[in-house]
Amino acid sequence: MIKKISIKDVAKLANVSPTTVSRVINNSDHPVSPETKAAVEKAIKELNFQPNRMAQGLITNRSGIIGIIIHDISDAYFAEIVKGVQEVLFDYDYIVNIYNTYRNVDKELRAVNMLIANRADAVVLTGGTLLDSYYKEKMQQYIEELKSYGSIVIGVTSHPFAIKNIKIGNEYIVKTIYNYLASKGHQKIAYINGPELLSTTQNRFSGYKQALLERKAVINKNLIIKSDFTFMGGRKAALELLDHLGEFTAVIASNDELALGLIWEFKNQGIKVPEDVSVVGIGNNPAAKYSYPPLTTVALPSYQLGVQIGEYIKNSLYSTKVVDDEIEVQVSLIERESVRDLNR
Amino acid sequence: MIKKISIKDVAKLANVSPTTVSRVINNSDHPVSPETKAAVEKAIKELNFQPNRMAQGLITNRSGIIGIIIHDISDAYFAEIVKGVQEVLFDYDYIVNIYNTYRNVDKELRAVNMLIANRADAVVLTGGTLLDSYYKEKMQQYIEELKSYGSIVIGVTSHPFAIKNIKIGNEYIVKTIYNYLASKGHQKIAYINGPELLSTTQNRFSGYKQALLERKAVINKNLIIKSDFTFMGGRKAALELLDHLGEFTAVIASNDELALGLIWEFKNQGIKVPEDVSVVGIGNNPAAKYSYPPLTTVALPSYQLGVQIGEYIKNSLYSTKVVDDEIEVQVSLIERESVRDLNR
DNA sequence: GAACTCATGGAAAACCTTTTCCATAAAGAG
DNA sequence: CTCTTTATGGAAAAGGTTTTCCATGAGTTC
Repeated sequence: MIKKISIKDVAKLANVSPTTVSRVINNSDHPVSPETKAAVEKAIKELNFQPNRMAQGLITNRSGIIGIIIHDISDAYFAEIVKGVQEVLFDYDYIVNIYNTYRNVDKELRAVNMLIANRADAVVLTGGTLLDSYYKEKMQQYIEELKSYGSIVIGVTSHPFAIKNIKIGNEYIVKTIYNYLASKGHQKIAYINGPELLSTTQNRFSGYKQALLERKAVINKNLIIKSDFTFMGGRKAALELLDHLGEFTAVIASNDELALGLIWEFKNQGIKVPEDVSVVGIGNNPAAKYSYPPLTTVALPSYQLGVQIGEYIKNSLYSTKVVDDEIEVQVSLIERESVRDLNR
Repeated sequence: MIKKISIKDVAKLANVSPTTVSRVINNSDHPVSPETKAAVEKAIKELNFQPNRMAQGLITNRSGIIGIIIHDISDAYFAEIVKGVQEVLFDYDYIVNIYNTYRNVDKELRAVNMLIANRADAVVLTGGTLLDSYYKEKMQQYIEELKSYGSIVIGVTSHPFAIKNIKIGNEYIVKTIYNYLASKGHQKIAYINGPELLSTTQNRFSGYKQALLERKAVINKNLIIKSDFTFMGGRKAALELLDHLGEFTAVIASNDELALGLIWEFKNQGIKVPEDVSVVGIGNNPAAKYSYPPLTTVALPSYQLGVQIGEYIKNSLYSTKVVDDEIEVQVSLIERESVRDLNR
């Protein structure tokens, strides 16, 4: 019932050996006469033969599988990375498979484990490290495992274990925003933090603190809200901020969902953005431009990042040339209408 | 340099045969004494052994790979489907890999081809058929191929070739919207169409026409705008509609991006939503609730759909029980604030 | 105590490729 | 004319599993 056409069938039909068939499939260096080649190709077409990747992989030690671990594919940031990676690698016959882990330690670990079993050629870890200590240790071990099988491992935002690390300057982003707001005359700036156990959160927050330090501003603890990167989190944060209305003129949300929630709830409470309070997010979420007012935010060039990761993988796996270990990624502030210029 | 631990190494360490190791790995029916089992497990742990999936697949005829072909992972509708599928199948050690084809014929075909080479256990075709005739013929052939290798093929919105078809009642959705608007007193309703070569587009539009027919309304060609499922497309459509302002009180956009663009541009032109014109979308895009006003739309239960697809695949592949061939998916209208009630 | 059955384990073939090594014949070199 | 290359092709091993079939010994049954 199940069709099984193998290289042998092709060989038989073309009246050659499997070896020869393999040679034409792989465009081998070993010479094959034009006639035999044509015969083989004809047979392949006739039988609709597709070499079995598993058998190939078994012997070449290449699975053709690229794993990419993300928190949530619904998040445009991750979706764009995946697209970039996939776009590039598609042309080289790699299949990219994704794991939504929702920042869950067990899922993350299990995903890597599956990737080991599948002998993935490369795995990309996005979304920042989870700072759980059990996770860290275990992940460390798995990644060693992965590497020892010959996989290349890439960490997107400073995964400490990865072979290659791509840094999006999270501190830099927040400092940029802070300075931008300062240039618009804002002195007192609130900050909405992300989920605690995430390196991204820590790095962004550290950028906020650095900015305060550089401008010799005083820290007002009332203006630092713990939250969780969600729209609802943003709404709650807005409510918390309500008690301290006079104490700030602007707020930096550590991602766009948060910022969108903030704007929503402020509007809901009769507080006007940007007239009463300015809001800036991070991420350039697609929804950011549909909001009212359109959200000023920082674009993480995630698609481009994905493409670069893809290129890096391709080069490492496909060619022998030494690949540049630096990936530069440009971050840009997108001015829309959620910030008021206090200088005017 | 590259680590290669095989079942043989485990066997040697545990002082048993590879056969026995295989038996404990796979929890075989063939009895293994508790002591040997323990010994094997100890050896596995000690060597950090992970059975090679490719070797396994070669012999079991199962790759453990699920392919899912989508137009664009950045589109929340697809992202949610993928999540659902992945969520379910993750627990059964399947890896799901995605292909963004951007509705491109060649990419779509190439993707299926790669899935054949990888001997995918199942492939899911989302996003509606492309109505290109070359595509149709070629795809037909590929799918036959796929099936003949034992893959199961699932089409989400009436892919004519798939083994199983899951229909989201696209006609029904639009009729529901139409009737909803009618119940709010709207008589003249414009319609923004999607990209032409897509079955989804055709089905939704057919729903619009049916609704008109049922209500014995006259078709006003000025109110039917060709567009393309994008935000910019929605903006352009709004502009086109500007010339016929008196002729309609509401507009149905065939997806949310379109609706969001519509609202944006109407606002831009000083036309108030919903005071001057009501807008309804389809899809419940995450951005829909951040818009101003929040968009009334129809939720396609895409995550749930994904879960069901996942379940179906799991059941077909994993168990022997016959699986129900009907998948019911519930569609619901989400009332927000973009529709005005003319009865009051 | 003979004949079965059952629990446990191993040997070897099979899955489908690629790769290494060898074979043959024709062509070129001297 | 012999020796060496070169072009072309095949045989067989290897890769890491699972599976089929067989072997052994102990326990049961009469």
